[in-house]
Amino acid sequence: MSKDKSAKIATPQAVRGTQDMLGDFADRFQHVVDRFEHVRRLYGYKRIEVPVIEPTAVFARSLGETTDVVSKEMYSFEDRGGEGVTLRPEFTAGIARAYITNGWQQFAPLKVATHGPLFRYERPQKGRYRQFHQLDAETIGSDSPLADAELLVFADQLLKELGVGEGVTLTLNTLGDAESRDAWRTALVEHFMGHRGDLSEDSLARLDKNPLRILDSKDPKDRPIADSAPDIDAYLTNEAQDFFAAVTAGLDAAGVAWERNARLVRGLDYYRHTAFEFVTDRLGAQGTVIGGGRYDGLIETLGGPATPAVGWAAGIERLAMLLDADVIDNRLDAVIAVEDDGQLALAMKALTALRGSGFSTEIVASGSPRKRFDKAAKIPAHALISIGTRDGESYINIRGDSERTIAAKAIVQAL
RNA sequence: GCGACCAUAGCUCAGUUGGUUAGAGCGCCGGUUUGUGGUACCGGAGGUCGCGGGUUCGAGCCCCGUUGGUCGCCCCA
Repeated sequence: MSKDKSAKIATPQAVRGTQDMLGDFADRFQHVVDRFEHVRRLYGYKRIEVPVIEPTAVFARSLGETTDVVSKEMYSFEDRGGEGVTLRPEFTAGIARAYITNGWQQFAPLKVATHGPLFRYERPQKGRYRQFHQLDAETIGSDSPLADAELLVFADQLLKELGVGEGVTLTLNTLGDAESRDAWRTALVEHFMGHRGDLSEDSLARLDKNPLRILDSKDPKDRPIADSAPDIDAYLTNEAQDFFAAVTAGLDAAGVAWERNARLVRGLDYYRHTAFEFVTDRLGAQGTVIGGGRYDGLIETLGGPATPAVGWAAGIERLAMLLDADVIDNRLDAVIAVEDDGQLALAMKALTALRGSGFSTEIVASGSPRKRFDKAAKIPAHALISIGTRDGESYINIRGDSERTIAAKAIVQAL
């Protein structure tokens, strides 16, 4: 820190909506990723890595030109070669692109999982950031409802392993196949046009852009109109009905609790058939923890072969916020207090021996020697080792109760 | 893009109707006490009160602007 105030340098600030994580939250974040990696292996999902940056067309074409994500939330720019590129706002489109350009059709049906940062130019608020992070799982090349069900069971198990299953419910809907969805959409537009004078301003805009979204409007003005709108059920083809029945049967067989939400629609244009969200009321305005669905038309939209696919994404920060306070135990195995600098060499020897044997260990050897014990005692650890001099002799005292403490004790005493 | 609220020490905050050198707790540094001990006490470092204007004899406090943060709308994980 400079004492010369006239020479004070202005510190650049973090970019809005990005976050720096230290300690507890960083641990929780990593815990979510660790459990995800564990569960995705149990379900046979292959690990993949895809670029954070893609040609803008990858997202613009697949998400729908009129969606908010494409029209106003993408971090897009020209690179030095004049290429239009975008920081990925979601995983699915990039994975679909990779599937096509790498010829992964040969592995279909392909089950893949990944996680990492995404970017959306939005106003930050609780549970929402400009750089945020998701877990992602996709099954590409399967038109079986069992694929949908497997993905949902996977998500359910992940939530249970994280200990957040209780406060989160799976809400499920079907948007039908293309035929069903178009018929329903036409009926909805007709219904809403009949009430256009009573709709909120936002919903009038939605009527042009994405009439389905009026269904889950939060505006009380819209509720009676949305609630009286026709359900998709009447417009579902037999195939679409059978498909949805097979998905829910799969969930029931696996013992996964779910709720039908006939009002659930999802923002991106590519969804077909199954649409779902795992929601909670514990995150303020951002209730969705995991969201996804089937996107049978997407890969074709990107110039690939007609390929059915289904997947979901989960917000890592949102899951991390839901974790109980006690799930993270980052206590060290031991902490050493050096109460006499004359014993520093002995303390360093003990420190090295413990760390070398796989015991996480920290040392307190600075500041007033008589305060080091207290300082060390405040560091969360299973064992507290004090090293000093008493009656002209060096001494080592170890306090702690766990089995690892006893093992650590043996190592130190062998010195 | 729109709205509400907030901004004082490294952190969490107090600061009366506008009134002298702006405080506390925690943390950090030093000392005393205790001497197998997570205690208590004393002292120290650290702030142009986010920034810029204005009102006033006088502004941390009132007004305007600006930047940043938080929460909500929109949208989404």
